[in-house]
Amino acid sequence: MKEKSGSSLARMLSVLDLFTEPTPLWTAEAIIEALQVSAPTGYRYVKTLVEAGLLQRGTDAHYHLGSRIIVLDHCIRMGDPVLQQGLPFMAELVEKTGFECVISALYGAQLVDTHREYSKAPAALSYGRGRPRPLFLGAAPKVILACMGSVALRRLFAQHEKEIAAAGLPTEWDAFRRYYAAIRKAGYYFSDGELERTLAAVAVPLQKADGHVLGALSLVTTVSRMAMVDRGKLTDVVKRTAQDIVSRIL
Amino acid sequence: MKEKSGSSLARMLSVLDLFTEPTPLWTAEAIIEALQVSAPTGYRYVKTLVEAGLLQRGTDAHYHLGSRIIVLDHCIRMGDPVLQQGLPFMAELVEKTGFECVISALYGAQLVDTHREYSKAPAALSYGRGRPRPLFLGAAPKVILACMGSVALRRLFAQHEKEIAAAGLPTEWDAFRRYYAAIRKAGYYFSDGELERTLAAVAVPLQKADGHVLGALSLVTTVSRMAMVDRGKLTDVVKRTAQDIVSRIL
DNA sequence: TTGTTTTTTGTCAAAATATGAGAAAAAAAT
DNA sequence: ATTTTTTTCTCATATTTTGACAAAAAACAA
Repeated sequence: MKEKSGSSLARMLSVLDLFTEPTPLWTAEAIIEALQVSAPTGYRYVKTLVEAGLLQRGTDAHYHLGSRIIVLDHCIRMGDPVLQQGLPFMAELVEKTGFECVISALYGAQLVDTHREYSKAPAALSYGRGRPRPLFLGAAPKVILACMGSVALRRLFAQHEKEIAAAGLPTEWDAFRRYYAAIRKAGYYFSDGELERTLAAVAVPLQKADGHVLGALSLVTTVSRMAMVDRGKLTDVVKRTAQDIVSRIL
Repeated sequence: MKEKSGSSLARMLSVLDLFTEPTPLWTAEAIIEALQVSAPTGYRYVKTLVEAGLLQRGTDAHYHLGSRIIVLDHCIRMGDPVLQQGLPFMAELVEKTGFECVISALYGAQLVDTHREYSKAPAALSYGRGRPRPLFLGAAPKVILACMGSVALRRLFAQHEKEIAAAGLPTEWDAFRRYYAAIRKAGYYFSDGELERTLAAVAVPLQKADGHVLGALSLVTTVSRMAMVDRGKLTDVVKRTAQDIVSRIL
């Protein structure tokens, strides 16, 4: 974290990198120390970010992420057609199945859940909206990657060698490709304790007619509850819901 | 929107101002036009913001807000002790009352709902997490302002003359102060169709022992449903829940 | 209150780098 | 394949950022 950014702009934005879940509070002094800039510069950065609403001064000279981010997140939610159309369907799925329903999407090279609809008996998912998820573990990323073009997939393959190996996926491109091709053909993926040992999920892609994949729709529950259900029927319901959602988009 | 920011940093961040709910999609060209900068500069701003994850390139050369914002929002939610402690209590309140439960907080001079716990029969609230709310209308902001120190309140009074008048509040400082003092003394505020004609709410402050106000806890429902309940009992329940929540903080 | 320390903001010259014009490259579109 | 558009590159110039130092403001102590 000590690279000279070269660009002032990027250096200032790198202040935001400091604010993470384990360390959400930073003093001006600590920021200055972390960025290795002089005091006036550090204070200028902070001031600029505060003026933009991205940072905010809390009690006792500690800064934290600002309300602007909440507002921007709201803007994302309101502008995302998948969420706009999908929300009621998700609630319906939860109602019908008693499981939790999740929509996930690939943002850049990052997979995040964009909404979770909880059931009455939540399966205590530790991942939630906004928490970055592994790219190669779990049902949602698998169906999404499976529907990507092979150029894009190849790029991911090249950039994430280690994670792929760690996830136990094929480390040869050809086998890797075929692994995902099979998922694509099936049109769904069923994971059993893959991302978290106690949880199981079925995911299907949210795919437009032109093949472009918008995200994934998943139902999640505990491994034991999942063991009771008719997977074929469950998959059908999820698939049909995904159809309903995408058909309303655009 | 054409002020010369003076600072490159601020000017670059002003790109984010463009991305609002009605206009969530911007082309590079439009950004360049809006900021009145040269093409290379515009592309540089966008590139920097994309690299920071704040912006993202969508289909057909349109940019939109990036996933980083979702992640940062997640960070805020996880770091907010009010939410961390309050969520289960909110669910319980919804369960008990059938109404919707909201936690709101003042961020800078902006009031936003930080969480909404929906009931089975949602009252169709148009405000939601992240949507900025009026400062002088509605139950939540009123109890929050009522608990602020008089210096801070006076500053708000000076800065929002028009809104205050528009909301029908006293335009004299002394009367204004007394209006909020009364709310503070009552320890709750009941609003009936104040923010939205069909909705009613009761809000209580989330106030720490030292008097510092962390936000507001509200129950919201339709005016007609609210007409049926015993306000005294309802207020007691909300007050007690607020106590429970703040007592767990720090 | 007053004095003392710490935090934050000015001032300013030197240095860095952001900027725009124009060209070139890469993508899209035809 | 060719045209058009979008995006990046190069580079000289000038604007800004930067840090040392100083001054002011705020927090803290007595």
